[in-house]
Amino acid sequence: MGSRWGINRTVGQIYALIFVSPKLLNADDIADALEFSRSNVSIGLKELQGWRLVKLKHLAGDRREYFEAPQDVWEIFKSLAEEKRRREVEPTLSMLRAALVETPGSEADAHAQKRMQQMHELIDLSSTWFDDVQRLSPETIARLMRMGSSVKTVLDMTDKLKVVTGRKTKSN
Amino acid sequence: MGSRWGINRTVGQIYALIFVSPKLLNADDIADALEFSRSNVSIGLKELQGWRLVKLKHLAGDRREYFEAPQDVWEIFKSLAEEKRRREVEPTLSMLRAALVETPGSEADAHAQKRMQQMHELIDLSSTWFDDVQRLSPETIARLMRMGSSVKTVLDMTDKLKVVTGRKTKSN
DNA sequence: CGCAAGTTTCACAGATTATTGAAAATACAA
DNA sequence: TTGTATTTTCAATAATCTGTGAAACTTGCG
Repeated sequence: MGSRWGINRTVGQIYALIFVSPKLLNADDIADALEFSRSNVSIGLKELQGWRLVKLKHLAGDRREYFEAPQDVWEIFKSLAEEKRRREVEPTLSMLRAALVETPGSEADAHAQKRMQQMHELIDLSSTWFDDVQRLSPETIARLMRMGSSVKTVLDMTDKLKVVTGRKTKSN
Repeated sequence: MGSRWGINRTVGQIYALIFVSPKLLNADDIADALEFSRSNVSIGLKELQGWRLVKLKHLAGDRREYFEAPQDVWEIFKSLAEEKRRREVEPTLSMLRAALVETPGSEADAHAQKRMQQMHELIDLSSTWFDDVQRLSPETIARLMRMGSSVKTVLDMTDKLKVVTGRKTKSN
């Protein structure tokens, strides 16, 4: 599963193990359980820390490092999304922006810029939106999601209210 | 950029070219422009068709196959998301479900199931939600996105209305 | 300080994946 | 049908990515 999230198979297995394990694990536990070399586990754990998917804990009277996954799955989802944004989305946006400030040398260039502009808008809007939504409480998000496409009804309703009270909507 | 979307570099380059190109392209144009072998281009185009990211067109009086990208970037985003769901998300959910019907053989197994259950819920909710939202018009989606975290205010507002009118909310 | 438990780095071997050219298949027009 | 333009397949090769063990490094303790 993880292989499509920029995380390789080994790292995915390590994470899965930590995720389902009822207790804290140290690197040797993991190497043992999955029959990976100790160094492989070390690299994998480093990477998971880079993605902020595991938390490092120290146990009293034990020098080894123990790992656990956040208890809240939303937390996990957010970390993943945030890191993905930082590592992939932002660089993509920067590249697009760089291409957009160039002076087009031809009709074809101008067209390419128009297309890249559209793509930039879409990605930028999505990522800003995600950022915003992330700040809502898990309950609000869950509620929003369970509403599904009926949000539209709510939006329409509020529009009518705004018309009645004479307020102008920010979004149109 | 595409390398993290389950699409390899070559395929990404081919797509980018088609995406920015002002005119329809045939396989030879692409092989020429990117200096890939003709067969490599053929494989790449096949894959892009599999993702429904390119449209095949025939030009009158020309036997060759021409390709173009959908004009609407939302369209592109949707195809990508839909295919990703079909190929990766659904199989993941099935595996999780399969693991959840097993009878746990130990405390640890029971705990693992609890964790997998949480993960299943999250993924299932997200993907159902995405499905729903996808059916909204691009304008509604864009509007929703531009609202960002202020949707919460709208939700709260409608809650109040429902309390006043005595209706029960589906979401709580 | 020196030792030992623990962690990380790194060059290499092995595995996987991508790319190619040539040959085969397909589609169409005469 | 045959001939030709085009696309696809396939087996070999090239490039890339992964995993390992040994050695180097760090850290905390006596």
